[in-house]
Amino acid sequence: MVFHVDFKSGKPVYLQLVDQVRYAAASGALRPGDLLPSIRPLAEELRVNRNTVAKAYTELESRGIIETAAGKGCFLKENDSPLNKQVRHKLLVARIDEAVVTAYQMQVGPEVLRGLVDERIQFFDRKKAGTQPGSESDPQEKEQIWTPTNPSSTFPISADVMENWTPSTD
Amino acid sequence: MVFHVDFKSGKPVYLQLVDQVRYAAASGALRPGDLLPSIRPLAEELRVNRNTVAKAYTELESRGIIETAAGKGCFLKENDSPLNKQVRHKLLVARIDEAVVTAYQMQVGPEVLRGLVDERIQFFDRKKAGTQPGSESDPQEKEQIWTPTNPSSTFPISADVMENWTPSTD
DNA sequence: TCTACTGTCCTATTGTCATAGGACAGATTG
DNA sequence: CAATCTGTCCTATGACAATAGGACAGTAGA
Repeated sequence: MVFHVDFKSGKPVYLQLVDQVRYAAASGALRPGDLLPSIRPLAEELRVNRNTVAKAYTELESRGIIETAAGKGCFLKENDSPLNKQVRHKLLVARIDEAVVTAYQMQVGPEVLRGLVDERIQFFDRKKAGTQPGSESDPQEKEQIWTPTNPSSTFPISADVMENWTPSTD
Repeated sequence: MVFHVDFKSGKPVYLQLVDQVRYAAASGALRPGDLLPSIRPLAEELRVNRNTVAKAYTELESRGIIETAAGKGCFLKENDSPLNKQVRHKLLVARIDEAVVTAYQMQVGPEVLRGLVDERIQFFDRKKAGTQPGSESDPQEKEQIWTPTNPSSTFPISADVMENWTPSTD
C-alpha cells in the first residue's frame, strides 16, 4: 500500500489518508488482517507530523475500518460498520442522492448515470476479485491501488480539477 | 421554497442553503427563471446574518446554478454547468465512487446498490415530472421539497444520524 | 427625484480545524 | 531488564472558515 499526499489540494491531509485506506479496502488492495504502515515511519515518509497520521488512524478506527493496538500496530478489520442498519442505509442514500443531484447538474441523464454506476461498481469488484488469496498474478499489482481524484464534496474543487477548468462550452 | 437551517448539524449554514437549492433544482421544486427569496428577508426569517445567505448565493452563482442581479434579485438559471465535459465527468465519477465505497463499507452489495440508485433517480425524476407546467395537481405540493439528511461527506456524522446510533449489530 | 428595495464590498471577530512537538504507556525482542 | 518498537495524550499555535455589521451601488416604482 503506497500512500501519497497532495498539499495543494486544499483537502486536509488526514482525510486524504482516511480516504486512501477506505478506497483501498473497498477495492481489495487492502484485506482484513493486513498490517498498515506504522505511524512514525509513514509520517516521516510523507513529510507530515506523526499526529496527522495518528489522526487519520483514529478516524478510521472510529469508523470501524481498522483495529489498533498500542505496541503492535494497526490492522484492517473485517468489514463491519459499528452503525446499525437504519443508519447505514441513511448514510448510503445520502451519498447516492449527492451523486444523483450532481449528475443532474453535470447534465448527465439517468441512463448514462446508471451506466457509470455499473462501471464503477465493476471497477472496484474487478480489483477485489484480482486480489483474492490464491488468484494473485503479479505481486506488484497489489501495490497499484487507485486513489480518489476529488473526494472533497464541497467547492472549491481540488487543484487537479481546476487545472482543467474552462469558462464555458463543452 | 421553504428553507430551514440546523445549527446543531455542524455543517456550515451557507452550505446547507447551497444544498437545499441544488436539491430543489434537481428535483424540480425550483424551476429555471424562478425567483429566489431575497437575501435580507430570508436571513431574518432564518435568524442568520445576511452575509451568510449572500455567501450561499455567491457560491451558487459561481457554480452556475443561479443568476444574480443587483437591484432585481436572484433567479434559478437554466441547467448548464460552466465546467467543461471532462471536468463534469470527473466530478461526477468522484461522487459515484464515494457512493460505491460507502456501499461497500455499509455492507450493501452491488445489486442492492443498483436498486437504491434506481430508486433515488426515480425519486427525483418523479418530482420533476409532477412540477412540469400544465401538469400540477396540488399547488401546495410544490412547497414540499425534500432536503438532504447528511450531505456532509465527513465524520462526525450529523446530529440526526447520531440519534440513531447503536453500538453494534443490526 | 425620492424612497425602498435589490445585491456587493470591506473589515472585524470568533471559533474551530489542521498541524506540531513533548512526554507517556503498552508490547516485543534480545 | 533494557532497548526499541508500537500507539496515546496533552497542550500550543497558526491559519482559515464562518459569521457578523457598516457602508456602498444598482434597479424599480410612486
